Amino acid sequence: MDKKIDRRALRTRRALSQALLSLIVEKGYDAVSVQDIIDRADIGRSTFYAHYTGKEDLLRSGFAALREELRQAKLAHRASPERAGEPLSFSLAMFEHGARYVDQYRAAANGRGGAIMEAEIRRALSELVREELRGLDEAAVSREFVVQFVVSAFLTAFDWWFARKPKLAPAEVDAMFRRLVLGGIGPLAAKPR
Amino acid sequence: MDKKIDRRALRTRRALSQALLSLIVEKGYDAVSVQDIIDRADIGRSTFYAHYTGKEDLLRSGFAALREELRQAKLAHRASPERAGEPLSFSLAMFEHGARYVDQYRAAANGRGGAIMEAEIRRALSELVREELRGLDEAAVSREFVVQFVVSAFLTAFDWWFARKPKLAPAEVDAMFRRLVLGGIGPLAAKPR
DNA sequence: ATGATAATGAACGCGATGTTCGACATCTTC
DNA sequence: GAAGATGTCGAACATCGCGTTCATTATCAT
Repeated sequence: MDKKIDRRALRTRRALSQALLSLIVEKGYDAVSVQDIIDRADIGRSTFYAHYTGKEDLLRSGFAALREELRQAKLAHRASPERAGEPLSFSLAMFEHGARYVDQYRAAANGRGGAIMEAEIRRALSELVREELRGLDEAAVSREFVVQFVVSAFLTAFDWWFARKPKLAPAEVDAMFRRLVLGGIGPLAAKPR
Repeated sequence: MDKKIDRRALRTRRALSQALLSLIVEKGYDAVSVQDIIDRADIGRSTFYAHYTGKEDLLRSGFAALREELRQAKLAHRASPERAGEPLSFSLAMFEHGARYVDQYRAAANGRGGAIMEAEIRRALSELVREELRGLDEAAVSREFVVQFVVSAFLTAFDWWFARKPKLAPAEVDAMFRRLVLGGIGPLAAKPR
């Protein structure tokens, strides 16, 4: 019975989230002021601060949705028959997901602005990967290190994709990503002669 | 004969750079205001803006030094007999370098603040790695992708090291880093039964 | 010594932040 | 449907950091 969330409050929060998101896509996170947000959302200034401590807080709150979506995308993919026991089963789904939300991710990737966004996305991905890598041999390399390694590689692939080869199909980027993460650089460099 | 740099101007720039650096270590980049900088450097406000467009500009200018130091560390290591043709010859030297400048790197790694710093460090490392990977088989995976992959992995190792296992010796972190980057995850995950 | 260049510091305009408060709207509950 | 709680409004305010201006003074190069 904790559903005591006032409809008005919901309206307000939704409007603010939405306003921020669209503004980020337009101008990038840093360039967005609180004033911009409340103007677009048509919400009073004091109301804004009654809900959030600032734009960073508002931004963060929005990522709950992303995390949920990721989790579902992963489950949906899990259910599919192929790639049953394969490691990193999430990756292709993630690249496809990314292809659909190019704009948002672009804005997030734009280094300058979104340190927070990057951190938040990283967090969401880390959860996924950590779960995925549960049955890992801990002896050689710390598990958390491996998790971060995978997430970084994924984000790198993502950035590179959008910045350099946006024409590539998700499956192609995914193939490169998997090749590097699973097999490392060794096989590539072993071409000295 | 272009050595027309006035001593006064040099003094000023040096004082500002130094002030910023020490302040970053103390409070983190974001928390540092222009006022803080000029107070510590004991430099007039207008003078500051006569030299730099803002604190970001000042910060950037400081990275020329870092890039030089990296380049030299790499050359010095190149000269050493062991590891002649080994790939990623720079990594151990870099980790050792990092161990010496813990404070600065800590401040840089602190996600929130230093998007710029991270970008700048990334740039410096990318140059190194790109050079290192010159003779790479381009067919399978785009070279620039590989470069970014390696740099990300390195930075990840760095962050993880400081945040989680600061007691580890540089050589140990380096071993983990090399293992993952060269061999990938495959070998680790291949322990299902 | 002198003309050029750099540094000073106080003052100002600007834009963004976060808070406060009284009036009004909308929900919940009995 | 009346009452009290909760949410919203909007204007006003204090505060902060930024970047610029300008007349004055110090230091440089020659």
